[in-house]
Amino acid sequence: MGRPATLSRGSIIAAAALLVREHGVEALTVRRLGEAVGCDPTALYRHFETMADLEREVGDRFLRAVDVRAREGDDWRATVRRICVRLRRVQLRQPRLAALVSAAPTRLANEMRITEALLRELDRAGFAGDQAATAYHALIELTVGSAAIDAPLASQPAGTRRRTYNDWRREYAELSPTESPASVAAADHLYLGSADSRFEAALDLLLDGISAQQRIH
Amino acid sequence: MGRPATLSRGSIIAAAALLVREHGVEALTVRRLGEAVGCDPTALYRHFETMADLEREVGDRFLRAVDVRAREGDDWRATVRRICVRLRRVQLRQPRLAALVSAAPTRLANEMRITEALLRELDRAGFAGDQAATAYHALIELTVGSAAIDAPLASQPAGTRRRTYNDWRREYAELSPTESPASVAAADHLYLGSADSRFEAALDLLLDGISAQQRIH
DNA sequence: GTTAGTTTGTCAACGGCGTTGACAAACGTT
DNA sequence: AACGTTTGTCAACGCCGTTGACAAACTAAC
Repeated sequence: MGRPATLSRGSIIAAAALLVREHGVEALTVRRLGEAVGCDPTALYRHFETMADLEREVGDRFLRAVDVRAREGDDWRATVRRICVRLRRVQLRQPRLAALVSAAPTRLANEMRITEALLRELDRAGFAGDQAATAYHALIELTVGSAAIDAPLASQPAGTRRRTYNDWRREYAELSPTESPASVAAADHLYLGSADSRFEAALDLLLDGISAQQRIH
Repeated sequence: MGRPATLSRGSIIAAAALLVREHGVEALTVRRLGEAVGCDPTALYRHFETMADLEREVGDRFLRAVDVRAREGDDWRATVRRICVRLRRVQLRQPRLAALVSAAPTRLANEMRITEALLRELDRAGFAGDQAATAYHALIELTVGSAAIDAPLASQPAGTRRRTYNDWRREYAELSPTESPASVAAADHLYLGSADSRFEAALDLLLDGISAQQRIH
């Protein structure tokens, strides 16, 4: 009964996801989304309580894209690494929601799926329950945390990003050599390459530490 | 020459910091800040290029509280650990500002001070420039990132926090043992203790990995 | 001492944002 | 045919950051 709906939660979320994918997260506004689905912006409020609501749903849809399957022949470390890299990639695609999701685990299906995959690999590696939990927390904090940090810049075009990193590196280089000798000395190596490569280097260091625990029990 | 100034960068930043401390970071708008300092909102643009500019300064002012001095007799690892723990503590004390600071490096005095202290310790440890930079990035990503994650919960009372962690742990325990065996097995160890202890465990694992690099060159 | 130039704060306004409440259209039910 | 309900439309509210024209208040030059 009632006027027949031309919109639905599903179609709106799909349009929103497309909007984010094509024009970035900053394009996800109620007005632009209304235009995208071809209706008045306020009609969206018939299907979502609030804009944050809609963003959560879009975020969950993006989380679905995290593939947790292990590649044949990969050991636990390679698999864990791949899952973290993939999780980060998906989080960077939706920076605004990263803060919301990282504020508290959603404990929804997709997050549980990722958790299970990580813990399964750690179990396969022979870690005891408490060691596995500690390693899991460390991995998640680094992955989700660094994604939250990098998200704002990740949403900008590649050229802008590179210019920003160059600017930062130059600022370190131009510090006083007497007051900040270590910064000046390391300036050439700071913020070099992409944020992704820096994250992966950090992840490798953490995995080194976790691996070392493997042999001590 | 020119009309005498009634405002200054310093007084504006002080007022902004007070505004954030009392009403949260969401209260830091050009209009409310104008009202706080008793001038027209647009007058602030005589002293700051943009609002993001001002936010960076406010963020850096909060970083003043981070003590980077090494304790006598401590080695590089203990000092680095202490700096990271202190940085995290300051970030968590101003949870709403943590997001603001973590969005992008402020590249202002206090952040440079912390960076210099960390890089100096890593240099003291014998790391080459690129190794020191990689370790620095890893430490910052974990520290600032995990602070950004934990900040929302850290602002709530301890009782609420513990109850939340208990709830999460129970949810993992109540998963299907056939579908999520690893989660169920590790449930007793997940989200145990404080967020601080989890962070410090992660930090120790990362430092293990960094230390291992020390011997390989 | 008047004039010119510069700095600084004020004012009105722009275009954006999320959100609300009144209203009209289109349906199933009575 | 009348009713109640659902759904989209419309105008508007109060925020937001930011801009450009303008007035006030000082220094420097003539």
